[in-house]
Amino acid sequence: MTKYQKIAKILRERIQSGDYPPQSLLPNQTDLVKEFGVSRVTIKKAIEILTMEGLVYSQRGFGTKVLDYKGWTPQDYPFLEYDGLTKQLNGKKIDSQVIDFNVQFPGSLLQDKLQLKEHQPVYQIIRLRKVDDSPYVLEHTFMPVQLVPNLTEKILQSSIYQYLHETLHLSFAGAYRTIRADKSDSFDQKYLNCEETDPILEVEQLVYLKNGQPIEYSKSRNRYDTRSYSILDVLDN
Amino acid sequence: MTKYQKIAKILRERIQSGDYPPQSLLPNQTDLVKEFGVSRVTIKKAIEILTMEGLVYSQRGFGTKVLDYKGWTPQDYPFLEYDGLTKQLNGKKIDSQVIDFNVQFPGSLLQDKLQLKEHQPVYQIIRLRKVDDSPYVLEHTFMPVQLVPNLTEKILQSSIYQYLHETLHLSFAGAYRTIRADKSDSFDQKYLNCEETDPILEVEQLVYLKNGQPIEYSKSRNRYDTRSYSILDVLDN
DNA sequence: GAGTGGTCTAGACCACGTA
DNA sequence: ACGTGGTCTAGACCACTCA
Repeated sequence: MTKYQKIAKILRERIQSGDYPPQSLLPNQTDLVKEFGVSRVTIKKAIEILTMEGLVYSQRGFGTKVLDYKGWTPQDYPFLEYDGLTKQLNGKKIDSQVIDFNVQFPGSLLQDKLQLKEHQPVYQIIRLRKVDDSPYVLEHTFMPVQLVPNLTEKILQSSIYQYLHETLHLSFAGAYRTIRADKSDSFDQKYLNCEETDPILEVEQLVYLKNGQPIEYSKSRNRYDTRSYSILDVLDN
Repeated sequence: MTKYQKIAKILRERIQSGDYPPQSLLPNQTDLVKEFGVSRVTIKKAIEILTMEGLVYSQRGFGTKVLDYKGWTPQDYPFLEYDGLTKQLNGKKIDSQVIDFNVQFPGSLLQDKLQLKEHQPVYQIIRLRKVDDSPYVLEHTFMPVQLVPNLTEKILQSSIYQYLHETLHLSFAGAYRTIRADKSDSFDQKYLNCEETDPILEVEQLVYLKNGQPIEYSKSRNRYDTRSYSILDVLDN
């Protein structure tokens, strides 16, 4: 852990404990330099982290104010959603029912999204994921076979992401997502146990590895009343 | 415009023009230092911007790779969505039909969200916004009266955000959003011209000013087939 | 004018990936 | 072993807000 991360952690704790109450100003950066015995750049970087988290806002010539976003930020940040369901809902029981699992050659859409040639096969995976035994999300996933060798149905029943991280030592750089509402189709109704008139929240995502290769293209469908999607949007100027 | 912004702009143009093609490596930071005659910290900050935009990915010991996110990034970034509709869809004709506009005292939910006391009034604004004469989004907005004096129906018919920026010189720090799917109600059906069975995409948002005060709490409802929401999620580590 | 945060420098050392 | 990007320093100057 770097110095600025440690300092950010300390400042975050002071904010959360009410040591630096909402709407108050943080000590100025030169004072923090003295307190922590580091250079000002390091302090600034720590404060930058808190800014990105939406905890403070800095203004030149004025100071750094503690914001009061009560009720919005969950305990952690939703940024890591592609760590997979398993990490998100810990404490709850998660099952995955594999509905379809096969290998195929990519059509033009998948060639484009996953940056593959037509002769490079992809896995197609359809899973129903259950939380505490009730159906939660229907996932339709494509992954390049060359990047994820030896994928088995057994792995699909637990956590793909755990396999990618712990066995293949792959790490993610980020993801693009598109969120939309849709009507439920018969597939949704069958597996998600919903009515014809129930809307669906669909999240389409393309996940990238650190080396820039796309590793997953997927669409996840949730019943409208089981999930929403939260975002913190910080403007930097 | 700062040095690192200028450099980021130049590098971005080189990437977009194909001068630095996808999957290639950027020149290393010391070479860029020589080319631009600045310190390495400045180069690094420029590259950081491109990283946040999803254009490149840097890896210690390896280099900075140009990513290939074709088809996902719109010409600009969706980050500025709270600049309002007017800016988003330029070139198209935008009307706003004011359905309701009044002032009221805030209930406990609004007191909480907008950080107000019960005696500090809020505007309630319900608008139907039309793009090229067809109904687009139904907006239900609350704003503190004290922060937005002299709001008139005439302003509501054009752009609230323009008024906030250009007349009141307020600027935004960021926003929290929650996105969900919902069933349409009779209100949606009447104004958005949709069927009973059509789902709705709802975006709930709380917009903050630079000084940390919440300026707007709103819910926007779109017909499911007229809008989706895209996000770029960059993991930093 | 006093005090704040934002930018920038020149140089150092470190952690990591690749070969 | 080498080259890469990541971190950090000490100090400087600038732009802004507020009284």
